[in-house]
Amino acid sequence: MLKDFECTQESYAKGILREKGLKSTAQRLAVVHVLHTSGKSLSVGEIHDGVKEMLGVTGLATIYRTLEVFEDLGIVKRLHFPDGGHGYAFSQGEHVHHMVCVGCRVVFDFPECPVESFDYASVEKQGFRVKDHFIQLFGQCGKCAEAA
Amino acid sequence: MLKDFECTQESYAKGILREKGLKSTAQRLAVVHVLHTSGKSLSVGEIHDGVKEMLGVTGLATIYRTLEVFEDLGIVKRLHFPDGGHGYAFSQGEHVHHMVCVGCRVVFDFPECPVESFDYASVEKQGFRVKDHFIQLFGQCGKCAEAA
DNA sequence: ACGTTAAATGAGAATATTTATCAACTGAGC
DNA sequence: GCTCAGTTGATAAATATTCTCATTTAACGT
Repeated sequence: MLKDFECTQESYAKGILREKGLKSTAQRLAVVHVLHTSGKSLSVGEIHDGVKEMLGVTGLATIYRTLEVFEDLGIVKRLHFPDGGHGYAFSQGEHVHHMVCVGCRVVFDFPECPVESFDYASVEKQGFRVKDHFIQLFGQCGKCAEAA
Repeated sequence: MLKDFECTQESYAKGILREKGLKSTAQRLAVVHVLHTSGKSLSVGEIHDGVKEMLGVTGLATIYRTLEVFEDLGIVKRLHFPDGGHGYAFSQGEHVHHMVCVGCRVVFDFPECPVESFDYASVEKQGFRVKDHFIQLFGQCGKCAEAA
């Protein structure tokens, strides 16, 4: 099942799911496929539509549940937009940041971490201990730059 | 009106509002006061409660509208949490990043920008032009560290 | 102070988004 | 193939957010 869509990214997801004792269902693999092939950040509704196109009837709740699981596993990242909306993007690997085109929401990976070598002294002086961070870059991709 | 709560932060907000031809209403100043005095990131509901405590009856829609205006003006920042929730924090000045305690949601300002001197070559090579960024640090404040 | 006017508010309906429930179904290992 | 825990679909329920419009009010000029 889903043989036609088999690819590195789905194997990657399968591996992580198995590792955690979770099932590789058609719905979950379809979410990976939709997100990865789009190369963009998609809304829950868009993901739902994409999955339905692949599998036929699919419950919306399943999409929400899958995205939650995948976020915990680091397979997808939730991205936030300046307009207040949010979406999900495929994300292979734990510590990758993303850059999103505000025009078409295309996502580029950003493996180097800008804060890795950053000195937190100014906040840690106040008794704070930094444990994690969220970074997202906004910009314009080549295509959207031309169109404008 | 609201004389008792007059403070630097409210004058700051008033100034920006006047500059833009917007009104300094009791509701708007109350939002500033609630957010600033709490020193934390608050949910829309918490802000609504705080404002009602100050002014009595206040429409929830007004809180949403105020937060939208304030975000555009840079008076508040919308923060996102690992659990998927979000909140708003007072933010004086355009380019300030924030660090949030995941325990109590206390917010510390973080004026130095970790990406300011960062080299975007790796993504700009792909035709991308970086225009903005969103950075948020997570951690534990002194109090929450003790409690744990 | 007073009047004028555009901006803002409150109330609640209307939408949109997300979560919860539970019986039926299915992938993974034996 | 059989079994069982994990997963799904359908839909209700709960949350969250936006919209509408009559009424109110801050800001400004006089």
